[in-house]
Amino acid sequence: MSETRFDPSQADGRWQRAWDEKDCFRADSASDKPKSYVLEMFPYPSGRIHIGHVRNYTMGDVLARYKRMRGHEVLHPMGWDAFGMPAENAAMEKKVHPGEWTYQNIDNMKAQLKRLGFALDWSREVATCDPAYYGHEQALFIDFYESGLVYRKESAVNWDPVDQTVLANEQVIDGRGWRSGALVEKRKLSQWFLKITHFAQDLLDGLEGLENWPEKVRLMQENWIGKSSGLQFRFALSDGDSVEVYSTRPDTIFGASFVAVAADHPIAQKVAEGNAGAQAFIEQCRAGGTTAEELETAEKLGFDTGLTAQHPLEPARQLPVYIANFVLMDYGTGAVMAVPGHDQRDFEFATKYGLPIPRVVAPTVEEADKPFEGEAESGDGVLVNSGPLDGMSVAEAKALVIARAESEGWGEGKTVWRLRDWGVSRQRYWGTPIPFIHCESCGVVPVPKDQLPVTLPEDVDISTPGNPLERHPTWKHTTCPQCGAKALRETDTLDTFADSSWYFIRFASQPADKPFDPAEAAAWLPVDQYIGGIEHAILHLLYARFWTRALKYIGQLDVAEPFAQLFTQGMVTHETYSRKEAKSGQTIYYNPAEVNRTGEGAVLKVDGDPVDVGRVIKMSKSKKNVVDPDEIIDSYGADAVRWFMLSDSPPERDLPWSEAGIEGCARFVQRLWRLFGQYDPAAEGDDKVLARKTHQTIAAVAEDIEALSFNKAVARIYELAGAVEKASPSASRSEAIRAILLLIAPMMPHLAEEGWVSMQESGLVAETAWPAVDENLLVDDEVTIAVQVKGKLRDTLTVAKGLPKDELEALALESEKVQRFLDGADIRKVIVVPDRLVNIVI
RNA sequence: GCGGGCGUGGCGGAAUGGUAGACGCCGGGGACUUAAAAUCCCCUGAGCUUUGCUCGUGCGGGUUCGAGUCCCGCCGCCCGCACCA
Repeated sequence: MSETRFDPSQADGRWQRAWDEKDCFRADSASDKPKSYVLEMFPYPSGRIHIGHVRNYTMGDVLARYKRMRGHEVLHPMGWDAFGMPAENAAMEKKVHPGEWTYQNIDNMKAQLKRLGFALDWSREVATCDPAYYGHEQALFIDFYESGLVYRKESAVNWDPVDQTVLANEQVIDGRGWRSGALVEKRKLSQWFLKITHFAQDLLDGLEGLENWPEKVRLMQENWIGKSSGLQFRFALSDGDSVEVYSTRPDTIFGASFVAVAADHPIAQKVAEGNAGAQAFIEQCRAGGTTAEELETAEKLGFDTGLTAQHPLEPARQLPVYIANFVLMDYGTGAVMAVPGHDQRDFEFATKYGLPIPRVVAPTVEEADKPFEGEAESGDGVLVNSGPLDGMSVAEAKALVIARAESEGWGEGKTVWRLRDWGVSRQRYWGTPIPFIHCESCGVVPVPKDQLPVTLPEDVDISTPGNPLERHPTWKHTTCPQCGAKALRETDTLDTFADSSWYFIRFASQPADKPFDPAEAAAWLPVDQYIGGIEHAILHLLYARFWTRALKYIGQLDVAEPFAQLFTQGMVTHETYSRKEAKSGQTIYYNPAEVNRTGEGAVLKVDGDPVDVGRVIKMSKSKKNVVDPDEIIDSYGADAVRWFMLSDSPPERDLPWSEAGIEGCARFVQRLWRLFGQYDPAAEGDDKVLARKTHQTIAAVAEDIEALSFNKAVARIYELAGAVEKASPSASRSEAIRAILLLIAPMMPHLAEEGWVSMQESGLVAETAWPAVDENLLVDDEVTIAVQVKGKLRDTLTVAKGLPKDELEALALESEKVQRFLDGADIRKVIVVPDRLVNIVI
């Protein structure tokens, strides 16, 4: 019996070293065991891990360790998404080289991760900024190019004139650069693109098979891909020209009352040439805000071009042509046929400009002239006021109009996608150089594979805006691999999403001379369980799905989908503590460490005066409601922190951090330690009830872990621990204690190892099997059944399991409590559910 | 606006249509101690006329012997997308 306390400050490190020395977590690709690939989204090396990482990686670690105990060969790797803007920003601010800054951060974060005792195969660690990684990415990019999946195109980009750089859409806030605050311009630049649209249909179809992805994520991807089908057709214009429009509702063609084109449409441009009014209107459209609220409240505005369009099915009808602010140039053809009766935007526009709003779809034929009730009706119905289409369903009419347009040659059925090709050019330094050379005579030429990697220059000037590669004195000057003439390197680097689109493949197989070995990679892939934040629901996951398809397309990897199972975990949240400054009116936030919680409220430690306790929100630096992983590990040890991450909240929901909660976890660590001290291998005697509970718990915890329902597994372990503490010594009790140790091993591995030693067991728990379940002990031989009168609980009975219905009924009727409620009334019916309940209806 | 999700004690949350509130946290009471910490035990949804009864899972209806769970209609919160023709 040990009276000492479990001391994580010395035990944690000792076991981490023991695992390292035995190389416990190295994955063997050649193993015969069933393979499990457990992966958490790799972090950006910002410098410090945050509590969200701890939660994410703890979940993955529990699964990885559990799978190992179940006899699987587990691949559980870690690496660094190490390219990107923050390194350049840091370089500008702190005058350090982005590479130096990044590798320093990696060192820090790796040390932090090690302290948590994760069962990671560090031998496969990759950093995407390592030429040994991005060189292979360059090779793949060239392969894609040669297979027609990469192309260059003039494209409008968000250009920040102050920072002299291209900004991603999400870096443009209210039309201004997020960093410089300068008004962002649209510029035409020659950009590199990956042809993701080539796989649009396949990416959409593939979602069907991803049953183990959250429905939410699949829907978001489906919406992002945005397939629609309709009719593309032409209107002849009064100036002899024509305008091409796209509609998903060609059935409503007889309800068209005008044609609208985008401000950037060539027709609008042409009209504006000799027309100051049109010119002004177009300017106004461009200046329009881009924020959600502005778009929502934006009034539909138009400019009448004076042109008219001839209706293709009623040549006598001429429709006015407007430039309209609600038509987007980059969707469909940038021009629409407007059907106000059955499209809300057209309805608003027509109402404003007094245009006709004909009804061409009605609930029934009889309601052909039913008035609209203040809004368009976009639902299903039957065609009316539409000549040859009258009486048809929407679907029939659609098909007929498309068929007629095609046979008469004025239009054709067309599928339109919202998904665009992936623009990967970035005018940045800290990214993968795009491995191409521009030669005056040969054009764009890929760098020969034997000259890869194209590495970044070390001596680089980050201090001023613009692309450092572009202005580097020598780097871009080279010779053409084809003709040997002087030529220039491409100075764009790849979007960092490219780096994260295949890292999981490199983890699975990392030969030096090529990106991966197809057979070895395919042996591990797809990732069995991928865990990460919902914020990557669309882009990262879509790009990785694309990259996998592209590799299959060029014959390099025979894997259909990269991630078989996806789990998106919730955030770690915390209360905020603040005070409003009387003088300035500013709100000052305080870190949890500066505050003492006092039951109802909270006070500041330094002055003892109260602070306002705000709502529980995502941890953020600006609200100071952050906790530092290192500090809490120092205070409570890795296992208590890990246990907290798994307790209470379902993993997909937010987890509120609390001081009281982590203290409870630390207490439980010690409670288990005392329990392990009571293990007595020589104890004798059966405790049937406890043995049942033990085996039921083993089975249930296994199920919970496999379903990632860690909070339920935790609750069950608490329950079993409570039962063991109450039980008298017996062989069953010792068995239960040993089982608890193995059940918590994936969650609190250091405590488990330490307990294992105290039990005088040999070897490492990390290399021990999950406890076996005795199936015979899973079912109880007694059950407690509810006895209800008219559906209300009146008594419970403990009876032998499987007692026949009539006996149960008889027992229930004998109950004194039941008799009291029956009070001599007639029994109308008795419902008996064996092993569950008896309900007496009077 | 469209799409999705969620509403259960003071808090985080359990609950194949079958005993609502498991488990944890907070709180209260007690034991041990000179005292404290640690530990252990008990209580802890609300109300009441307290051997027990009534009410109770956002609100209002419904289906059912029986509803947190299923159906219909509301209300509130959260997330995603958005003039996508």
